[in-house]
Amino acid sequence: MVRKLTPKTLLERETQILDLAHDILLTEGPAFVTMERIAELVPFSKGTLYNHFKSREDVLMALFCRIQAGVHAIFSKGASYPGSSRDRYAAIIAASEVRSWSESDCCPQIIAPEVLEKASPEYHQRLTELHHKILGLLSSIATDAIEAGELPRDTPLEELIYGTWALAVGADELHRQKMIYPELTEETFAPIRRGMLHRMLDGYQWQPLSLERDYESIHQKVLSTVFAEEWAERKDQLKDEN
Amino acid sequence: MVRKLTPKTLLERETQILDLAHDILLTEGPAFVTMERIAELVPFSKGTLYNHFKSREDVLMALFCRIQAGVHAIFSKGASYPGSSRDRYAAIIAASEVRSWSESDCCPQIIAPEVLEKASPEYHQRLTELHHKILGLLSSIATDAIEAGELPRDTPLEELIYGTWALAVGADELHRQKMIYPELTEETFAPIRRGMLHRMLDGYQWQPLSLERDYESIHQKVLSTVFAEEWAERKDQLKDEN
DNA sequence: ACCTGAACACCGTTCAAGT
DNA sequence: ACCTGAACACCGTTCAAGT
Repeated sequence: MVRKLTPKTLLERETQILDLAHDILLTEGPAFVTMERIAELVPFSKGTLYNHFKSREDVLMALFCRIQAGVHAIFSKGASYPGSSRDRYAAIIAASEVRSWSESDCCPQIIAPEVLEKASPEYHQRLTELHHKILGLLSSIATDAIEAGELPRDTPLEELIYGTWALAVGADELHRQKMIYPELTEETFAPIRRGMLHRMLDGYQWQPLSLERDYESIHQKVLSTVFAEEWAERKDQLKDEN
Repeated sequence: MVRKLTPKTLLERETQILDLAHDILLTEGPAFVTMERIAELVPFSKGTLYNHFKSREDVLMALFCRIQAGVHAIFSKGASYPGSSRDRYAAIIAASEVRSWSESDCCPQIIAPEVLEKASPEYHQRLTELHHKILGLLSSIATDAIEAGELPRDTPLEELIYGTWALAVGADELHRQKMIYPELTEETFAPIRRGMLHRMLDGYQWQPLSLERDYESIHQKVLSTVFAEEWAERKDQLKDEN
Protein backbone atom coordinates (compact mmCIF):
# COMPACT_ATOMS: atom_id res chain seq x y z
CA MET A 1 0.00 0.00 0.00
CA VAL A 2 1.36 3.37 -0.96
CA ARG A 3 -0.72 5.73 1.10
CA LYS A 4 -2.94 5.14 4.04
CA LEU A 5 -3.69 8.81 4.56
CA THR A 6 -6.10 10.13 1.96
CA PRO A 7 -5.93 13.84 1.20
CA LYS A 8 -9.35 14.07 2.78
CA THR A 9 -8.07 12.83 6.10
CA LEU A 10 -5.14 15.21 5.90
CA LEU A 11 -7.38 18.19 5.35
CA GLU A 12 -9.84 17.04 7.99
CA ARG A 13 -7.11 16.86 10.57
CA GLU A 14 -5.75 20.22 9.62
CA THR A 15 -9.13 21.84 10.13
CA GLN A 16 -9.51 19.94 13.38
CA ILE A 17 -6.20 21.32 14.61
CA LEU A 18 -7.15 24.84 13.63
CA ASP A 19 -10.63 24.53 15.14
CA LEU A 20 -9.09 23.53 18.44
CA ALA A 21 -6.46 26.23 18.24
CA HIS A 22 -9.21 28.76 17.57
CA ASP A 23 -11.19 27.53 20.59
CA ILE A 24 -8.15 27.81 22.81
CA LEU A 25 -7.42 31.28 21.48
CA LEU A 26 -10.91 32.53 22.28
CA THR A 27 -11.41 30.84 25.61
CA GLU A 28 -7.93 30.79 27.12
CA GLY A 29 -6.02 33.47 25.24
CA PRO A 30 -3.15 33.54 22.74
CA ALA A 31 -0.52 32.43 25.28
CA PHE A 32 -2.25 29.08 25.64
CA VAL A 33 -2.22 28.21 21.96
CA THR A 34 0.70 25.81 22.39
CA MET A 35 1.57 22.60 20.62
CA GLU A 36 1.37 20.88 23.99
CA ARG A 37 -2.16 22.08 24.67
CA ILE A 38 -3.36 21.26 21.16
CA ALA A 39 -1.82 17.78 21.43
CA GLU A 40 -3.83 17.19 24.59
CA LEU A 41 -7.09 17.81 22.76
CA VAL A 42 -6.35 16.14 19.47
CA PRO A 43 -6.84 12.35 19.05
CA PHE A 44 -3.26 11.78 17.92
CA SER A 45 0.17 12.48 19.25
CA LYS A 46 2.23 15.63 19.50
CA GLY A 47 4.75 14.43 16.94
CA THR A 48 2.01 14.05 14.36
CA LEU A 49 1.12 17.73 14.67
CA TYR A 50 4.41 18.37 12.94
CA ASN A 51 3.28 16.38 9.92
CA HIS A 52 0.65 19.04 9.39
CA PHE A 53 2.42 22.22 10.48
CA LYS A 54 6.13 22.82 10.45
CA SER A 55 6.12 24.84 13.65
CA ARG A 56 3.95 26.53 16.24
CA GLU A 57 4.35 29.73 14.23
CA ASP A 58 2.77 28.07 11.21
CA VAL A 59 -0.23 27.06 13.28
CA LEU A 60 -0.60 30.66 14.46
CA MET A 61 -0.25 31.99 10.94
CA ALA A 62 -2.80 29.53 9.57
CA LEU A 63 -5.13 30.59 12.35
CA PHE A 64 -4.59 34.25 11.63
CA CYS A 65 -5.21 33.69 7.91
CA ARG A 66 -8.49 32.04 8.78
CA ILE A 67 -9.46 34.96 11.01
CA GLN A 68 -8.54 37.51 8.34
CA ALA A 69 -10.52 35.54 5.75
CA GLY A 70 -13.45 36.01 8.13
CA VAL A 71 -12.76 39.73 8.23
CA HIS A 72 -12.84 39.86 4.45
CA ALA A 73 -16.11 37.93 4.36
CA ILE A 74 -17.84 40.20 6.85
CA PHE A 75 -16.45 43.33 5.21
CA SER A 76 -17.84 42.14 1.88
CA LYS A 77 -21.19 41.64 3.53
CA GLY A 78 -20.99 45.21 4.83
CA ALA A 79 -20.00 46.54 1.42
CA SER A 80 -23.19 45.06 -0.02
CA TYR A 81 -25.28 47.58 1.94
CA PRO A 82 -27.31 49.52 -0.63
CA GLY A 83 -26.51 53.21 -0.41
CA SER A 84 -24.09 55.96 -1.33
CA SER A 85 -20.37 55.28 -1.32
CA ARG A 86 -19.95 56.77 2.12
CA ASP A 87 -22.91 54.84 3.49
CA ARG A 88 -21.22 51.70 2.30
CA TYR A 89 -17.98 52.71 3.99
CA ALA A 90 -20.02 53.29 7.14
CA ALA A 91 -21.40 49.78 6.72
CA ILE A 92 -17.85 48.44 6.68
CA ILE A 93 -17.13 50.32 9.87
CA ALA A 94 -20.17 48.54 11.31
CA ALA A 95 -18.79 45.27 9.96
CA SER A 96 -15.51 45.79 11.75
CA GLU A 97 -17.45 46.21 14.97
CA VAL A 98 -19.58 43.14 14.35
CA ARG A 99 -16.43 41.12 13.84
CA SER A 100 -15.04 42.15 17.21
CA TRP A 101 -18.12 40.67 18.88
CA SER A 102 -17.30 37.16 17.74
CA GLU A 103 -13.54 37.34 17.54
CA SER A 104 -11.82 38.55 20.63
CA ASP A 105 -9.17 41.05 19.69
CA CYS A 106 -6.02 39.08 20.12
CA CYS A 107 -4.80 39.26 16.55
CA PRO A 108 -1.84 41.59 17.07
CA GLN A 109 -0.61 39.21 19.74
CA ILE A 110 -0.72 36.26 17.41
CA ILE A 111 1.30 38.08 14.86
CA ALA A 112 4.30 39.09 16.92
CA PRO A 113 7.43 39.80 14.88
CA GLU A 114 9.04 36.48 15.81
CA VAL A 115 5.97 34.67 14.56
CA LEU A 116 6.15 36.46 11.23
CA GLU A 117 9.84 35.72 10.98
CA LYS A 118 9.65 32.06 11.81
CA ALA A 119 6.53 31.21 9.81
CA SER A 120 6.84 29.55 6.39
CA PRO A 121 6.82 31.83 3.34
CA GLU A 122 3.62 30.20 2.04
CA TYR A 123 1.75 31.72 4.94
CA HIS A 124 3.24 35.14 4.37
CA GLN A 125 2.06 34.84 0.84
CA ARG A 126 -1.46 33.91 1.86
CA LEU A 127 -1.67 36.62 4.46
CA THR A 128 -0.37 39.28 2.10
CA GLU A 129 -2.94 38.26 -0.50
CA LEU A 130 -5.72 38.38 2.05
CA HIS A 131 -4.76 41.84 3.18
CA HIS A 132 -4.64 43.00 -0.39
CA LYS A 133 -8.14 41.67 -0.87
CA ILE A 134 -9.35 43.55 2.19
CA LEU A 135 -7.62 46.79 1.28
CA GLY A 136 -8.80 46.29 -2.31
CA LEU A 137 -12.38 46.10 -1.10
CA LEU A 138 -12.01 49.40 0.75
CA SER A 139 -10.26 50.85 -2.26
CA SER A 140 -13.03 49.91 -4.66
CA ILE A 141 -15.57 51.82 -2.59
CA ALA A 142 -13.34 54.88 -2.49
CA THR A 143 -12.86 54.66 -6.23
CA ASP A 144 -16.62 54.52 -6.71
CA ALA A 145 -16.83 57.62 -4.55
CA ILE A 146 -14.45 59.49 -6.82
CA GLU A 147 -16.41 58.40 -9.89
CA ALA A 148 -19.59 59.62 -8.24
CA GLY A 149 -17.98 62.94 -7.37
CA GLU A 150 -18.41 62.25 -3.67
CA LEU A 151 -14.68 62.34 -3.04
CA PRO A 152 -12.31 64.89 -4.62
CA ARG A 153 -10.45 63.71 -7.74
CA ASP A 154 -7.08 64.44 -6.15
CA THR A 155 -7.72 62.37 -3.01
CA PRO A 156 -4.62 60.47 -1.88
CA LEU A 157 -6.37 57.11 -2.04
CA GLU A 158 -3.58 55.07 -0.50
CA GLU A 159 -3.42 57.42 2.45
CA LEU A 160 -7.17 57.26 2.96
CA ILE A 161 -7.30 53.46 2.83
CA TYR A 162 -4.28 52.79 5.03
CA GLY A 163 -5.44 55.60 7.28
CA THR A 164 -8.86 54.18 8.05
CA TRP A 165 -7.37 50.72 8.38
CA ALA A 166 -4.69 51.97 10.77
CA LEU A 167 -7.25 53.88 12.80
CA ALA A 168 -9.45 50.80 13.16
CA VAL A 169 -6.44 48.67 14.11
CA GLY A 170 -5.18 51.26 16.59
CA ALA A 171 -8.56 51.76 18.21
CA ASP A 172 -8.91 48.02 18.70
CA GLU A 173 -5.42 47.98 20.16
CA LEU A 174 -6.35 50.62 22.74
CA HIS A 175 -9.47 48.71 23.59
CA ARG A 176 -7.46 45.53 23.99
CA GLN A 177 -5.34 47.27 26.59
CA LYS A 178 -8.33 47.71 28.90
CA MET A 179 -6.04 47.29 31.88
CA ILE A 180 -4.30 50.53 30.95
CA TYR A 181 -7.41 52.39 29.78
CA PRO A 182 -10.13 51.17 32.12
CA GLU A 183 -12.25 54.12 31.01
CA LEU A 184 -12.64 52.61 27.54
CA THR A 185 -15.35 50.04 28.12
CA GLU A 186 -16.92 48.28 25.18
CA GLU A 187 -20.10 50.28 25.53
CA THR A 188 -18.60 53.76 25.73
CA PHE A 189 -15.84 53.12 23.25
CA ALA A 190 -17.79 51.72 20.30
CA PRO A 191 -19.53 55.02 19.43
CA ILE A 192 -16.29 56.96 20.01
CA ARG A 193 -14.53 54.61 17.61
CA ARG A 194 -17.19 55.20 14.96
CA GLY A 195 -16.97 58.92 15.58
CA MET A 196 -13.22 59.01 14.97
CA LEU A 197 -13.48 57.06 11.77
CA HIS A 198 -16.15 59.36 10.41
CA ARG A 199 -14.21 62.47 11.37
CA MET A 200 -11.31 61.09 9.40
CA LEU A 201 -13.55 60.57 6.38
CA ASP A 202 -14.76 64.14 6.85
CA GLY A 203 -11.13 65.21 6.70
CA TYR A 204 -10.91 63.65 3.26
CA GLN A 205 -14.08 65.51 2.28
CA TRP A 206 -16.02 62.35 1.62
CA GLN A 207 -19.55 63.62 0.92
CA PRO A 208 -21.96 63.79 2.55
CA LEU A 209 -20.03 64.93 5.63
CA SER A 210 -21.14 63.76 9.05
CA LEU A 211 -22.47 67.23 9.78
CA GLU A 212 -25.00 66.78 7.01
CA ARG A 213 -25.85 63.15 7.54
CA ASP A 214 -26.40 61.17 10.70
CA TYR A 215 -24.10 58.19 10.38
CA GLU A 216 -25.13 56.90 13.78
CA SER A 217 -28.55 56.15 12.41
CA ILE A 218 -27.00 54.63 9.30
CA HIS A 219 -25.05 52.42 11.67
CA GLN A 220 -28.26 51.26 13.31
CA LYS A 221 -29.84 50.65 9.92
CA VAL A 222 -26.86 48.56 8.80
CA LEU A 223 -27.04 46.50 11.98
CA SER A 224 -30.74 45.83 11.58
CA THR A 225 -30.54 44.94 7.89
CA VAL A 226 -27.24 43.49 6.65
CA PHE A 227 -26.15 42.25 10.07
CA ALA A 228 -29.58 41.49 11.51
CA GLU A 229 -28.59 37.96 12.43
CA GLU A 230 -25.28 38.88 14.08
CA TRP A 231 -26.94 41.72 15.93
CA ALA A 232 -29.70 39.55 17.34
CA GLU A 233 -27.06 37.13 18.60
CA ARG A 234 -25.15 39.97 20.13
CA LYS A 235 -28.18 41.27 21.97
CA ASP A 236 -28.79 37.82 23.44
CA GLN A 237 -25.16 37.66 24.46
CA LEU A 238 -25.39 41.02 26.24
CA LYS A 239 -28.60 39.96 27.96
CA ASP A 240 -26.89 36.82 29.27
CA GLU A 241 -24.12 38.92 30.75
CA ASN A 242 -26.58 40.88 32.89
CA MET B 1 25.46 43.89 60.46
CA VAL B 2 21.86 44.43 59.50
CA ARG B 3 22.10 45.28 55.86
CA LYS B 4 24.85 44.80 53.37
CA LEU B 5 22.79 46.02 50.45
CA THR B 6 22.37 49.78 50.51
CA PRO B 7 19.34 51.22 48.74
CA LYS B 8 21.82 52.71 46.30
CA THR B 9 23.09 49.30 45.27
CA LEU B 10 19.53 48.06 44.94
CA LEU B 11 18.60 50.87 42.60
CA GLU B 12 21.82 50.57 40.66
CA ARG B 13 21.17 46.94 39.98
CA GLU B 14 17.62 47.59 38.97
CA THR B 15 18.72 50.12 36.38
CA GLN B 16 21.44 47.74 35.26
CA ILE B 17 18.88 45.00 34.69
CA LEU B 18 16.61 47.35 32.78
CA ASP B 19 19.48 48.74 30.72
CA LEU B 20 20.42 45.25 29.65
CA ALA B 21 16.83 44.29 28.97
CA HIS B 22 16.47 47.40 26.84
CA ASP B 23 19.61 46.51 24.89
CA ILE B 24 18.36 43.02 24.26
CA LEU B 25 14.97 44.36 23.21
CA LEU B 26 16.49 46.70 20.63
CA THR B 27 19.18 44.42 19.26
CA GLU B 28 17.61 40.96 19.51
CA GLY B 29 13.88 41.62 19.74
CA PRO B 30 11.20 41.17 22.39
CA ALA B 31 11.28 37.38 22.31
CA PHE B 32 14.83 37.39 23.60
CA VAL B 33 14.14 39.47 26.66
CA THR B 34 14.22 36.44 28.96
CA MET B 35 15.35 36.02 32.53
CA GLU B 36 17.86 33.48 31.27
CA ARG B 37 19.41 35.90 28.79
CA ILE B 38 19.51 38.78 31.28
CA ALA B 39 21.12 36.50 33.87
CA GLU B 40 23.87 35.70 31.38
CA LEU B 41 24.77 39.38 31.09
CA VAL B 42 24.37 40.47 34.68
CA PRO B 43 27.20 39.99 37.21
CA PHE B 44 25.03 38.00 39.63
CA SER B 45 22.89 34.94 39.45
CA LYS B 46 19.48 34.23 38.00
CA GLY B 47 17.90 33.76 41.41
CA THR B 48 18.92 37.25 42.44
CA LEU B 49 16.96 38.74 39.54
CA TYR B 50 13.91 37.70 41.48
CA ASN B 51 14.95 39.86 44.41
CA HIS B 52 14.46 42.86 42.12
CA PHE B 53 11.52 41.82 39.97
CA LYS B 54 8.82 39.38 40.93
CA SER B 55 8.52 37.94 37.44
CA ARG B 56 9.54 38.29 33.82
CA GLU B 57 6.33 40.23 33.28
CA ASP B 58 7.40 42.80 35.85
CA VAL B 59 10.68 43.32 34.02
CA LEU B 60 8.76 43.86 30.79
CA MET B 61 6.37 46.27 32.44
CA ALA B 62 9.20 48.24 34.05
CA LEU B 63 10.85 48.41 30.66
CA PHE B 64 7.66 49.54 28.99
CA CYS B 65 7.13 52.21 31.65
CA ARG B 66 10.60 53.51 30.95
CA ILE B 67 9.91 53.60 27.22
CA GLN B 68 6.62 55.40 27.72
CA ALA B 69 8.30 57.90 30.04
CA GLY B 70 10.61 58.59 27.08
CA VAL B 71 7.57 59.11 24.87
CA HIS B 72 6.20 61.62 27.32
CA ALA B 73 9.54 63.44 27.47
CA ILE B 74 9.87 63.73 23.71
CA PHE B 75 6.22 64.71 23.30
CA SER B 76 6.76 67.49 25.84
CA LYS B 77 9.73 68.65 23.86
CA GLY B 78 7.55 68.71 20.75
CA ALA B 79 4.81 70.60 22.57
CA SER B 80 7.29 73.35 23.37
CA TYR B 81 7.48 74.32 19.69
CA PRO B 82 6.44 77.95 19.48
CA GLY B 83 3.41 78.34 17.25
CA SER B 84 -0.34 78.02 16.96
CA SER B 85 -2.13 75.17 18.70
CA ARG B 86 -2.24 73.11 15.54
CA ASP B 87 1.42 73.76 14.81
CA ARG B 88 2.20 72.40 18.23
CA TYR B 89 0.10 69.34 17.58
CA ALA B 90 2.03 68.91 14.34
CA ALA B 91 5.21 69.13 16.39
CA ILE B 92 3.98 66.26 18.53
CA ILE B 93 3.33 64.24 15.41
CA ALA B 94 6.95 64.95 14.50
CA ALA B 95 7.95 63.89 18.01
CA SER B 96 6.20 60.55 17.62
CA GLU B 97 8.22 59.99 14.46
CA VAL B 98 11.48 61.00 16.10
CA ARG B 99 10.83 58.53 18.87
CA SER B 100 10.45 55.66 16.40
CA TRP B 101 13.97 56.36 15.13
CA SER B 102 15.57 55.49 18.43
CA GLU B 103 13.07 53.00 19.75
CA SER B 104 12.20 50.14 17.50
CA ASP B 105 8.46 49.60 17.55
CA CYS B 106 8.10 46.51 19.64
CA CYS B 107 5.97 47.99 22.39
CA PRO B 108 2.69 46.27 21.55
CA GLN B 109 4.54 42.96 21.69
CA ILE B 110 5.87 43.68 25.13
CA ILE B 111 2.45 44.41 26.40
CA ALA B 112 0.65 41.25 25.42
CA PRO B 113 -2.49 40.56 27.47
CA GLU B 114 -0.77 37.85 29.53
CA VAL B 115 1.94 40.33 30.45
CA LEU B 116 -0.62 42.84 31.64
CA GLU B 117 -2.44 40.16 33.59
CA LYS B 118 0.59 38.71 35.31
CA ALA B 119 2.39 41.98 36.10
CA SER B 120 2.17 43.45 39.59
CA PRO B 121 -0.50 46.09 40.21
CA GLU B 122 2.15 48.73 41.00
CA TYR B 123 3.23 48.63 37.39
CA HIS B 124 -0.32 48.92 36.11
CA GLN B 125 -0.63 51.95 38.27
CA ARG B 126 2.55 53.52 36.94
CA LEU B 127 1.66 52.78 33.35
CA THR B 128 -1.84 54.14 33.70
CA GLU B 129 -0.47 57.32 35.22
CA LEU B 130 2.05 57.71 32.42
CA HIS B 131 -0.60 57.29 29.77
CA HIS B 132 -2.74 59.85 31.50
CA LYS B 133 0.17 62.25 31.45
CA ILE B 134 0.66 61.69 27.72
CA LEU B 135 -3.01 62.00 26.89
CA GLY B 136 -3.18 64.99 29.21
CA LEU B 137 -0.46 66.71 27.25
CA LEU B 138 -2.38 66.20 24.01
CA SER B 139 -5.51 67.31 25.75
CA SER B 140 -4.00 70.56 27.00
CA ILE B 141 -3.07 71.60 23.47
CA ALA B 142 -6.55 70.83 22.23
CA THR B 143 -8.01 72.84 25.09
CA ASP B 144 -5.77 75.76 24.17
CA ALA B 145 -7.09 75.44 20.63
CA ILE B 146 -10.66 75.76 21.82
CA GLU B 147 -9.76 78.81 23.93
CA ALA B 148 -8.12 80.35 20.90
CA GLY B 149 -11.14 79.61 18.75
CA GLU B 150 -9.11 77.35 16.50
CA LEU B 151 -11.20 74.33 17.34
CA PRO B 152 -15.03 74.43 17.62
CA ARG B 153 -16.43 74.76 21.15
CA ASP B 154 -18.47 71.56 20.79
CA THR B 155 -15.50 69.40 19.75
CA PRO B 156 -15.67 65.93 21.30
CA LEU B 157 -12.27 66.28 22.95
CA GLU B 158 -12.00 62.73 24.19
CA GLU B 159 -12.70 61.39 20.73
CA LEU B 160 -10.12 63.68 19.17
CA ILE B 161 -7.40 62.74 21.65
CA TYR B 162 -7.99 59.00 21.65
CA GLY B 163 -8.49 59.20 17.90
CA THR B 164 -5.13 60.70 17.08
CA TRP B 165 -3.47 58.42 19.61
CA ALA B 166 -5.15 55.36 18.11
CA LEU B 167 -4.21 56.43 14.60
CA ALA B 168 -0.57 56.85 15.56
CA VAL B 169 -0.55 53.49 17.33
CA GLY B 170 -2.30 51.76 14.43
CA ALA B 171 -0.01 53.28 11.81
CA ASP B 172 3.02 52.09 13.77
CA GLU B 173 1.43 48.67 14.02
CA LEU B 174 1.03 48.45 10.24
CA HIS B 175 4.60 49.56 9.79
CA ARG B 176 5.75 46.96 12.27
CA GLN B 177 4.15 44.29 10.13
CA LYS B 178 6.46 45.06 7.22
CA MET B 179 6.43 41.41 6.27
CA ILE B 180 2.73 41.70 5.42
CA TYR B 181 2.91 45.20 3.93
CA PRO B 182 6.26 45.27 2.15
CA GLU B 183 5.08 48.36 0.28
CA LEU B 184 5.17 50.40 3.49
CA THR B 185 8.85 51.21 3.78
CA GLU B 186 10.02 53.70 6.35
CA GLU B 187 10.65 56.31 3.70
CA THR B 188 7.35 56.12 1.86
CA PHE B 189 5.25 55.57 4.94
CA ALA B 190 6.40 58.44 7.16
CA PRO B 191 4.82 61.20 5.03
CA ILE B 192 1.67 59.10 4.54
CA ARG B 193 1.40 58.71 8.29
CA ARG B 194 1.69 62.46 8.78
CA GLY B 195 -0.88 62.99 6.05
CA MET B 196 -3.44 60.76 7.73
CA LEU B 197 -3.03 62.43 11.07
CA HIS B 198 -3.49 65.87 9.57
CA ARG B 199 -6.55 64.79 7.62
CA MET B 200 -8.03 63.61 10.84
CA LEU B 201 -7.36 66.98 12.46
CA ASP B 202 -8.98 68.58 9.41
CA GLY B 203 -12.01 66.40 10.11
CA TYR B 204 -12.25 68.01 13.53
CA GLN B 205 -11.97 71.43 11.89
CA TRP B 206 -8.77 72.31 13.69
CA GLN B 207 -7.74 75.63 12.10
CA PRO B 208 -5.82 76.32 10.02
CA LEU B 209 -6.74 73.30 7.88
CA SER B 210 -4.02 71.54 5.93
CA LEU B 211 -5.42 73.04 2.72
CA GLU B 212 -4.51 76.47 4.00
CA ARG B 213 -1.24 75.67 5.69
CA ASP B 214 1.61 73.44 4.60
CA TYR B 215 2.20 71.15 7.55
CA GLU B 216 4.95 69.31 5.70
CA SER B 217 7.09 72.40 5.90
CA ILE B 218 6.12 72.85 9.55
CA HIS B 219 7.32 69.31 10.05
CA GLN B 220 10.68 70.19 8.54
CA LYS B 221 10.88 73.27 10.67
CA VAL B 222 10.16 71.31 13.82
CA LEU B 223 12.84 68.79 12.91
CA SER B 224 15.43 71.45 12.32
CA THR B 225 14.64 73.43 15.47
CA VAL B 226 13.22 71.46 18.40
CA PHE B 227 14.63 68.14 17.25
CA ALA B 228 17.78 69.40 15.55
CA GLU B 229 20.00 67.08 17.54
CA GLU B 230 17.90 63.96 17.00
CA TRP B 231 17.52 64.76 13.33
CA ALA B 232 21.27 65.17 12.78
CA GLU B 233 21.82 61.80 14.42
CA ARG B 234 19.17 60.27 12.23
CA LYS B 235 20.74 61.62 9.05
CA ASP B 236 24.07 60.09 10.05
CA GLN B 237 22.35 56.85 10.76
CA LEU B 238 20.71 56.84 7.31
CA LYS B 239 24.01 57.70 5.67
CA ASP B 240 25.65 54.73 7.38
CA GLU B 241 22.99 52.44 6.02
CA ASN B 242 23.83 53.35 2.43
C1' DA C 1 20.92 39.12 55.21
C1' DC C 2 21.81 37.90 50.87
C1' DC C 3 23.30 34.91 47.09
C1' DT C 4 23.83 30.65 44.44
C1' DG C 5 22.74 27.14 41.45
C1' DA C 6 20.44 22.80 41.39
C1' DA C 7 15.84 21.22 40.67
C1' DC C 8 11.26 21.25 38.78
C1' DA C 9 7.62 22.32 35.47
C1' DC C 10 6.46 23.54 30.93
C1' DC C 11 6.92 23.85 26.02
C1' DG C 12 8.89 23.33 21.12
C1' DT C 13 11.08 20.16 18.24
C1' DT C 14 13.34 15.90 16.70
C1' DC C 15 13.84 11.23 15.70
C1' DA C 16 14.69 6.20 16.71
C1' DA C 17 11.77 2.58 17.23
C1' DG C 18 7.39 0.60 16.41
C1' DT C 19 3.27 -0.72 13.42
C1' DA D 1 4.02 5.09 5.09
C1' DC D 2 2.81 6.87 9.18
C1' DC D 3 2.67 7.34 14.21
C1' DT D 4 4.41 7.39 18.93
C1' DG D 5 6.53 9.03 22.84
C1' DA D 6 10.97 9.44 24.84
C1' DA D 7 14.66 12.70 24.74
C1' DC D 8 16.76 17.19 24.40
C1' DA D 9 17.08 22.20 24.70
C1' DC D 10 15.31 26.27 26.60
C1' DC D 11 13.08 29.16 29.94
C1' DG D 12 10.54 30.74 34.31
C1' DT D 13 10.43 30.11 39.09
C1' DT D 14 11.54 28.26 43.65
C1' DC D 15 14.21 27.18 47.50
C1' DA D 16 17.61 24.46 50.35
C1' DA D 17 22.15 25.12 51.26
C1' DG D 18 25.97 28.15 51.54
C1' DT D 19 28.43 32.59 52.94
